[in-house]
Amino acid sequence: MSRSQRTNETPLNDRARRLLRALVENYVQDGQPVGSRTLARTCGLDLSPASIRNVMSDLEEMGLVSSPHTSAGRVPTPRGYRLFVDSLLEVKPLDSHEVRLLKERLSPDMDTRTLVESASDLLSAVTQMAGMVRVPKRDHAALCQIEFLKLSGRQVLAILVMNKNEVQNRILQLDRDYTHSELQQMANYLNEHLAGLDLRQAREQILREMKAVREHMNTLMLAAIQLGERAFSDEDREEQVVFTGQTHLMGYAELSSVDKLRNLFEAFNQKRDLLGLLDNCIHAQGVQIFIGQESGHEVLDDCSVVTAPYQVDGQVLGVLGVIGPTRMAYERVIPVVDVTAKLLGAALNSRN
Amino acid sequence: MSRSQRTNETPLNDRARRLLRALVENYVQDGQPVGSRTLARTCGLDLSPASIRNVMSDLEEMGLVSSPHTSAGRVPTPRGYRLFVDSLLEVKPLDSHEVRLLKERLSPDMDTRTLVESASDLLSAVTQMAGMVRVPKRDHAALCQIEFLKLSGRQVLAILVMNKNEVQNRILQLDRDYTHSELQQMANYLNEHLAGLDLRQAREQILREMKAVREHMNTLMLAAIQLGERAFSDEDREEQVVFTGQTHLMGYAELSSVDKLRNLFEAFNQKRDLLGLLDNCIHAQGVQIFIGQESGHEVLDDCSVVTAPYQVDGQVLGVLGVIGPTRMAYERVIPVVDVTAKLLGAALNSRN
DNA sequence: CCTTGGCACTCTCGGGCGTGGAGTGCCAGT
DNA sequence: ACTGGCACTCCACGCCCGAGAGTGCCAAGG
Repeated sequence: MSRSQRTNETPLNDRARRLLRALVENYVQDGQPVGSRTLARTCGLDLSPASIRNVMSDLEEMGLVSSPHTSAGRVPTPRGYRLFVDSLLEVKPLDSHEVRLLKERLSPDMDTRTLVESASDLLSAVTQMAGMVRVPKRDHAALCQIEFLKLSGRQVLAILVMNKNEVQNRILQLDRDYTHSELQQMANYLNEHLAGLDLRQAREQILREMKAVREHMNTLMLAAIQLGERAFSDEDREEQVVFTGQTHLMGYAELSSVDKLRNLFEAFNQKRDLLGLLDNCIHAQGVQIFIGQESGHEVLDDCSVVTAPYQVDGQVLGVLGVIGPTRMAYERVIPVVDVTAKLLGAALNSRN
Repeated sequence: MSRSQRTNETPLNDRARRLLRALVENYVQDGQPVGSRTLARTCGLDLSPASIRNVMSDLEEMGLVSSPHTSAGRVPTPRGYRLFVDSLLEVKPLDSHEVRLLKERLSPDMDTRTLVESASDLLSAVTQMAGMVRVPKRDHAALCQIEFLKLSGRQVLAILVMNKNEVQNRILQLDRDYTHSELQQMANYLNEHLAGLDLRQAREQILREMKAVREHMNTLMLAAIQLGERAFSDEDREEQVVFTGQTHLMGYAELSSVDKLRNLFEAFNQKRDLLGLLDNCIHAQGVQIFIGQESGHEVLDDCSVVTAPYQVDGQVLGVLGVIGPTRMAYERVIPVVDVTAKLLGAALNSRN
């Protein structure tokens, strides 16, 4: 009946907080359940193991730590990690030379694809976990040029230039031969009518034009529009997300059951779920963290995900992040993800 | 002293061959060392286990089978597998409806990239192992068109069309502004001088031109050549090989030590070794098989690799294949790889 | 000479057992 | 409120044992 009993709502007192923090730090470091003796030595407080056991008992009751079995030390629960990252963690900014190193590898004169891949590589190399980057959304990319290049017979290469630095091309099979100048005219027509629009708007515009032109029976323009329509179709078929460094995850004891690994790798292959997860973070303010089941995807139950959106021109273009075991060095991973996002944004930006 | 003792050189007698064959088939099927009893039941010969033990003893001496420990059944050694695939195996052709199914998924109207990816997907889906496809070598691809598209300021998009159906493009940063018509002239110049050459020849030609033009001080042409040179540079940076279905490999007991898996997956990521292996097969006649260490790459010691080159227009363009555990159903995998190679070749061919 | 049944032997795999170590929970003393 | 002490619990490890599977060898029989 002592009033020292803490309910779930009672904020932790300072001592408990320091102990939880020490516990998480210890556990993150060497992956073993932490006992009261070790904690007594490393927490900085002058307390005996027995006192610490009392506190641990409280923490356990609150669901912040748990012990794998009666006579093992304590391990943080997901809620414990959550509290830790929310209010106990002190994120120390990266060393300036680390930042410089990252900066060098994300230079503005790479093209978008290379930049994105470098970012993912860096994330995984620095954190020793899996890196991922949601590539810049193309929806709001302004179309700036369309060209048609005649290849042979009825084959035409359609080239779309967006934002002055992204290129897509597609080979189209036509229903009949078009002369070089016909193609030129079609391109001109489309450029005139679609320049500056994003892909979605362009497609809508094309549908509108479609009607108008049909009425005038201008077959060339109709063909132009159809060509454009086809050039824009299934434009989302391409890679929308990049993963690297998945193999790093095989090194972590807590994930090393082949079964879990297979599920994880299949998730990487399918991309869909992870893409959804990333898309959900796209409008978060800064770094976002999912611990264990928080992500809502079963395969990630033993993982944590740290993400950050990156922006260009003040507008959020995509998200990047890392996936690793729940037991990860958050205080290091968080700034790495944060800085990488900013640098990627900067690189994409200053390149315009 | 009995003269029934067989040396390594002695060809196996019929009985031994049938037994080895039965042993491999049994072992491939359920992965357990095969004992003399089982073999007696399944080999089709009317022999007692004891007789079979004698034969097994001979086979063991010849290095074709081995037993994991004294009282386990026998398991084929790599040399045993080798003999099996070389002279015991009867490859039954695929069912016609299986072929049809493959054919449907490798339709000539897909572009090269998609075709290659589909082929790899099919290989891994059908065999339940990892599929790989060496993408068509570009060295002998005839250049058929070069265009420069001005993007903005000093940025130019260079477009190379090869073989009338492959496109590469690259954004180039120039040293100064060029007008639209200057770019047009440069493109014309390059088209005139390089059309029909393959990339290597084109590059050599450019170097030759470089000298000639310098002497005439025609700066525009010089710029054109430089542009072309840059457009052709590091063209091998791109993806040269596609892997799919690696996760299937996690299902095989003999590879399921996390360590082996990690090595394997790292090999997939690095691509270099596997690319080398594939390139070595490129001029083999038909299906080629590497069992265990035969591939010469340590990571593949517990794997077998089955490859086949595919050709277009009678010319070998690339190689495809699968990687799986040494214990694989060769009699099925071999025709699958074979047929897929032919179908991929056909699809690439009839598309021209 | 080949084949076969018989038999002893060997090895793995799984369960049961005891021990040592680590860590806890609780209690009584300060 | 903190602490030392103590009993307790649980895991990890090594050990042994028995069952099961399969072999190698031998001697007998066609």
